Amino acid sequence: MPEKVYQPLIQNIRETVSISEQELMLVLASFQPKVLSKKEILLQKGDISNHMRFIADGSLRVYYLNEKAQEYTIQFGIKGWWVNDLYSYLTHQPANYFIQALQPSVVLQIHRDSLNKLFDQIPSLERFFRIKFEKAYVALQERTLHRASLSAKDRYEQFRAQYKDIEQNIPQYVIASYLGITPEFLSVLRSQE
Amino acid sequence: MPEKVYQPLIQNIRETVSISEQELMLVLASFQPKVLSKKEILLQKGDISNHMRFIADGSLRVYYLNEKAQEYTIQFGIKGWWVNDLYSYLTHQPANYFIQALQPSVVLQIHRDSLNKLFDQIPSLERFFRIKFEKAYVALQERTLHRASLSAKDRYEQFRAQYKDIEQNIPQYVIASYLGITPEFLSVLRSQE
DNA sequence: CGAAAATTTGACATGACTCAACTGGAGTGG
DNA sequence: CCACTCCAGTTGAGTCATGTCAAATTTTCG
Repeated sequence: MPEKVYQPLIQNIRETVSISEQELMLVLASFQPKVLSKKEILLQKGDISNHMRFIADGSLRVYYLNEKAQEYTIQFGIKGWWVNDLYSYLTHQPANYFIQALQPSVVLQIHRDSLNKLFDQIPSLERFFRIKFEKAYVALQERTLHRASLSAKDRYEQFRAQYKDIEQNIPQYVIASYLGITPEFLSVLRSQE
Repeated sequence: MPEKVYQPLIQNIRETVSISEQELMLVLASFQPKVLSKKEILLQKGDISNHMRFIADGSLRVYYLNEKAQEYTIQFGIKGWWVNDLYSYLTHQPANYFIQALQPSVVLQIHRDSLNKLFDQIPSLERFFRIKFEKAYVALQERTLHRASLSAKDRYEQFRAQYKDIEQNIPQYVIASYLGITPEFLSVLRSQE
């Protein structure tokens, strides 16, 4: 019987593909839990991302940091989501992004080599990731369109509706960096309610 | 021996996964070519997208049209790329996007039902799409970041470098809708060289 | 409690938009 | 092959959303 921390991952897999108990156990055995404290950095720019990562509890963000020390938050992740610097993971190149815990969190990690071996043994798992990436692509595309077509105020309202569970754990300057505005301007927007 | 129009697809698959000759033939047999004239609409908002589509020749664009008749071009596709309204394809819901040929083009289409059957028979094909979507996600994420972090002028220059082959086939108002600026402002940028 | 970090506030600057008028070129029908 | 139309592109004036910078205030946390 797997530990409680694996339950969200089991659910995540089972709601997407059908997989035997035996195969599932094999998969879970390759994931290691990692506990993160608030603000802890899971992956830094320059690191090579060697793991796929699933959020078993808590929340994280992925951000880019440019030469002028400006942050661009490109993704929030909450319990049940996957996070990674996928470019680094796929190409073995140094990461361009940081991944940071927004609150105390637990991620389940699987090494690239283990996952690729499992893909050969368990077609359902490969299907699982194929479907996950299809959906992730659709979600990102929609987010990109919203970003382009909505005003900063509308984007903020949409953000609040979507992330009401974790909003209070996220500093405003991080929200601003996700919305693509300055912290000062977010402050102005908030005062206009 | 498959017809010439299938060559780009064969190459696209073979450079990503290893697949037997026999399996490949089975896959190709499910794709139907469709010839498009310039400006022809391949998929309209409201249609249900029932096919995966590969560009065997020419170029297309995917765009969103809002109530105020403003266009947002979210993707250009050239020979060797895949285009779709993936949301509609995956969910059987009406499309939100239009797909239009920028010049005379040929696409190879496979019906969702055929593709899903092939996934059961040919694990390499499922792997192919898993890898394609991983890469598509990375590319879209990078594009989204560029969009957020670069000025309109820099985005335009980047666009020109990336799409120099098809730039002359794309009206300026379409380029503007891809860059996220008005046609008037693009005109100003161009006069500043 | 104190220092550092986050947020707010305000004055001013600017990149990009809107609207309207004008220009030019590509297609179309006679 | 001309004349006409129409759509794409340009130009300019005025405006607005959002940015920049700096100072004041509040919150967080060691």
